[in-house]
Amino acid sequence: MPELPEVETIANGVHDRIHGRTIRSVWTSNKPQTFKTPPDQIAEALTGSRVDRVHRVGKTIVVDLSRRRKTMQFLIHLGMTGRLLVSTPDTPIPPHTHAILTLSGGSGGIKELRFVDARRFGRLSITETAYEGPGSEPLTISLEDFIVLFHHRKTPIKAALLNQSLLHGVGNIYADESLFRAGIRPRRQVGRLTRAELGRLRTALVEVIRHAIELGGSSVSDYVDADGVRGFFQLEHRVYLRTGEPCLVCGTPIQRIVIGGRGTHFCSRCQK
DNA sequence: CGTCCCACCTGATTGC
DNA sequence: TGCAATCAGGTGGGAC
Repeated sequence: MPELPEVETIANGVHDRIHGRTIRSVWTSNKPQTFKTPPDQIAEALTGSRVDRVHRVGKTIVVDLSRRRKTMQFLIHLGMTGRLLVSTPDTPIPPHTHAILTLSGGSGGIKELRFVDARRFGRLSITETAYEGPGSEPLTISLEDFIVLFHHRKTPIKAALLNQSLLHGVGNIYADESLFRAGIRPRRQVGRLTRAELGRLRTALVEVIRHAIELGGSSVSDYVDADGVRGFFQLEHRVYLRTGEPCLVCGTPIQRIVIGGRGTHFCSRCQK
């Protein structure tokens, strides 16, 4: 999936294109797995609602809606391959499209917000209470809270970074990239990391995420932002998907191992 | 409860 | 060329 930087890029792009518009009609596919809230309830909640704001919480895109003084949120989790496209109605509908919202009210005529998801790991839902997400935001958590979060855990640090109930928004790319930049091996037990190492990790994580947001995220395969334009952070990857290639710092071949079922890339010389 | 592992899907790429 | 194996940015649930 798009991780935090990609989701932020997409949410901002969609906000710019559709905020202030009103949803006139909704079409959904009949694939039940996609809909955490049943599709007819989603359609009922969206139809006639105005889009006040599109933002993100963790890896979830949150669409703030209002209708007759009542507020709701439309939650979009992109899974691994989910895409959110703003199109004109005459644009051909891509395969694996699962929801189409028809929007009126802005300049440039009728627009459609389309949710497309080949692997169907994405999820759509409606909530009436403000969505907060399961964990802490990596960009704003304090150093002390960051240290407390990982206190006394036994899992490898890589697995802990991917655990969304601790930090939300970090995925496989930015876990590997931040561990490389902090010089920490992905298998290290979290509880055994020093305060200094956790401090380096937090700094590296914030830097790598901020830098990725500036570049519009990473687009390795099928992530595309709301404009259909790709991000450029993949050019900055130092270990992710570079198995066997020389480390950009020391030349040692990058290794790939599996932690928690996820491919994990690191430099055995630069990371201790 | 914490941790591990697999299932959920399709598509691109690699290797025989 | 064809076909099978492997890999992919994520999560949730069951087993232990």
